[in-house]
Amino acid sequence: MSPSLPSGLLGTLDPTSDRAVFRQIADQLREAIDRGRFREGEKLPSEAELVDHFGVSRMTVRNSFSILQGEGLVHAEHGKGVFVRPRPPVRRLASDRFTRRHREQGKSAFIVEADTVGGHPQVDSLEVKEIKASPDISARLGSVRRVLSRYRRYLLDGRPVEFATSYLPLDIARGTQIAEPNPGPGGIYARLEDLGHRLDHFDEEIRSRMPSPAEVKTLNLAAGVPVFHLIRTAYDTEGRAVEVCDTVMASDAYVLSYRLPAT
Amino acid sequence: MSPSLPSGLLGTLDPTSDRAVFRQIADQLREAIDRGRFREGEKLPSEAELVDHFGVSRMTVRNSFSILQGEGLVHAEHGKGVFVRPRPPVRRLASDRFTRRHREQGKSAFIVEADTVGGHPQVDSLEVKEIKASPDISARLGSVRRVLSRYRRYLLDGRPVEFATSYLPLDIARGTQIAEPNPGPGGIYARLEDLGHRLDHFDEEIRSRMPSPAEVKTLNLAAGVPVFHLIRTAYDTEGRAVEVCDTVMASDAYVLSYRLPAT
DNA sequence: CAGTGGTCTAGACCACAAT
DNA sequence: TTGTGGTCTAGACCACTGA
Repeated sequence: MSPSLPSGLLGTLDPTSDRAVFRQIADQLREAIDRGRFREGEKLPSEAELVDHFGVSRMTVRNSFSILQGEGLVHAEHGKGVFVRPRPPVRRLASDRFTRRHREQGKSAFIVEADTVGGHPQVDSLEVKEIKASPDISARLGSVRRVLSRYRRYLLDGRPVEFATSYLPLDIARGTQIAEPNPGPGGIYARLEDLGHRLDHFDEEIRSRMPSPAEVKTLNLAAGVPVFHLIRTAYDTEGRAVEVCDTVMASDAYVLSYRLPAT
Repeated sequence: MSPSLPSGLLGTLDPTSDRAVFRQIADQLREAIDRGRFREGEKLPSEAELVDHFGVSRMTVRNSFSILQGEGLVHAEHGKGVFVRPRPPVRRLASDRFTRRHREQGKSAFIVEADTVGGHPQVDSLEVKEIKASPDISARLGSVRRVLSRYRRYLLDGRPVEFATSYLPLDIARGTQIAEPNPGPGGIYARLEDLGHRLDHFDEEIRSRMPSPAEVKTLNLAAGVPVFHLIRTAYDTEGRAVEVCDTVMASDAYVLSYRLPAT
């Protein structure tokens, strides 16, 4: 069987060009995707078809695909083909998501956010324990030795989108409902306020990087999808850091949104 | 010449494992890097050495390297070797960087930020022109047809770290100093206030994704480095959107920092 | 010059998906 | 069973780096 491509879908190579053949092929595919000749979720020509069309070896074609995968443009499915990666719906995180108004409605931040996009939120892998604080966490919490850690993973419509670990000083959290798997309505921030730690503000640090293999697994990430790494510190009105939350998020599932003062 | 590896630096393969050989090699190198057996900037064993050590073909070794490149852990230099990618110093962008206090000191935001890390800031590729607004920009600015666009690229200590395009409604910016390449002390935000548009707040949207080939070129990005894509809208005290700034930043050069209200 | 990574070929066998 | 991508080999020639 000799596969063949609809003529005109893709062009030809320029043998006089300095640009490597596999880059030229990647360029053509990228441009075709950008121009909408291949739509989201649509299958690209198979490796065999491209080998025939361009008259190159299979490894050369695979090299082209690997470029596009690295750019997050396509993803391969074993036995099926290579497809234009669909852009999943994004969740918009607004900077008012931790306001008291929401806590008083008994909603945790993740639920508040999920409401705004109409998805089905879910939490799994909840794990609460006491551990030794890492140097970084200790510094952020003001030199504490041991902390309560709360790990959980969040899913939206069944897809894992972020996982997070909260760290709290033992003198605040031990023996309270914060140390329970289910902290109750409004989440741990509501409980902190119940305990007399009136929250003043949060500081959030945002980084972006490629995920580790473990993160790829936990978030079921496609190739070419970076993660947001977000570290939030909660301060009470006395200026004490009462919680640090370390979150890793699938970057293709989020748009972070903040309001900055001009004055 | 038969290259050989210091024994004990790397282990052996597990032929019974389901894990592909090139993944096993990548795993070993990654772990060695994580454990600090190879330090930042240090050269990894050459392809030939690994071919000898593991008894595999060269393509298999190259596949391993390509995994690590995709993770942003290493970068290859033609003719020299493969090196552990150094983490460049990051610039910390605080959420008070657009406050009037800074503008009144005659400093633009980029200069303010650069001051805080002690680097040498620089701007090039300045380009100012009038263009038709894209649908997105038009929507953000409140249905304007044409806009003034200001493009510039920022460097820190000679390294390009971000490029940005600002869009302003013509009825505000045309014929003013904002339409000049050099907008004067305090930047365009100071000029907007001079023109009577007292700034109230900014909204910032943050996305993260892999860069396009053009962005790789403009920012001189290494493989496996995502970009921040930041869209900021400036509002005056009358609630009008007076500027939209579209910025693409090398994510390994930045930590974004925001303060969120708790009330 | 020798050593390095960059590109490319022409095969091979395998595992997975759909029919 | 056929077509798909996943892995691997054993070469080849090239371009860049540094001594």
